[in-house]
Amino acid sequence: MRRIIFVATVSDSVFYACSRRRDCMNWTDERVEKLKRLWAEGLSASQIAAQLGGVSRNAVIGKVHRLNLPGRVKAGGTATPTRAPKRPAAPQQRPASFAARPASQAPLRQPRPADIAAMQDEIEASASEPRILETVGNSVVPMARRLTLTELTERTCKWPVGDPLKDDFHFCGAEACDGSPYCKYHARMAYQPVNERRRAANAVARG
DNA sequence: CCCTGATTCGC
DNA sequence: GCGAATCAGG
Repeated sequence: MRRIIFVATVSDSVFYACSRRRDCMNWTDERVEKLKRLWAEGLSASQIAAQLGGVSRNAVIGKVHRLNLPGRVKAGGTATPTRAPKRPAAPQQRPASFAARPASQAPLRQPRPADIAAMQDEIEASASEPRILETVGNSVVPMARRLTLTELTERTCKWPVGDPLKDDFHFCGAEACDGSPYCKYHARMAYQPVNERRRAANAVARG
């Protein structure tokens, strides 16, 4: 007669630890899809965590890595910070083995709520002509004509809006500035570094 | 200090 | 698999 030997695996311990917690949040397919969509749209991990609810930004980042989603890459030297491929010295409880971070492509990160508020204030304060603002995803954008690629001309704003993989993807299509592929609003977004917008927003917040 | 993403490792 | 802790960097 053979005895069945119980082997406690990592999965068993995880299941036990998870099932005994009442507030245990699991990554359902729906939440994973939402995570993928928001990450692709360029939202930060903390923003995604806030939208999903019940998870921290670390949880979001961890999930992103486990899903092997593309990381963020700096664009124009103003977007996502990058990390040195090697850590100079190991901290107290860390081994000195750090693999180089794989470089990968990623969409531009969208501005955070504070940035959006600051930009909206700027627009409302400086706009000499009436302009209708609308919210698309996490961005506040001017009234767009929602043109498709083939509808763009020399005089239309070519700022992309939405997820290129989704049906609702379109271009702003507003009247472009002279010599710019973008309208007055998106030209600012395209050429003003995110950090400067953030600094301006913080200065306003502090009074 | 605020924020960001990246990584490790105990669970 | 999960995510807190901890890192580097803007």
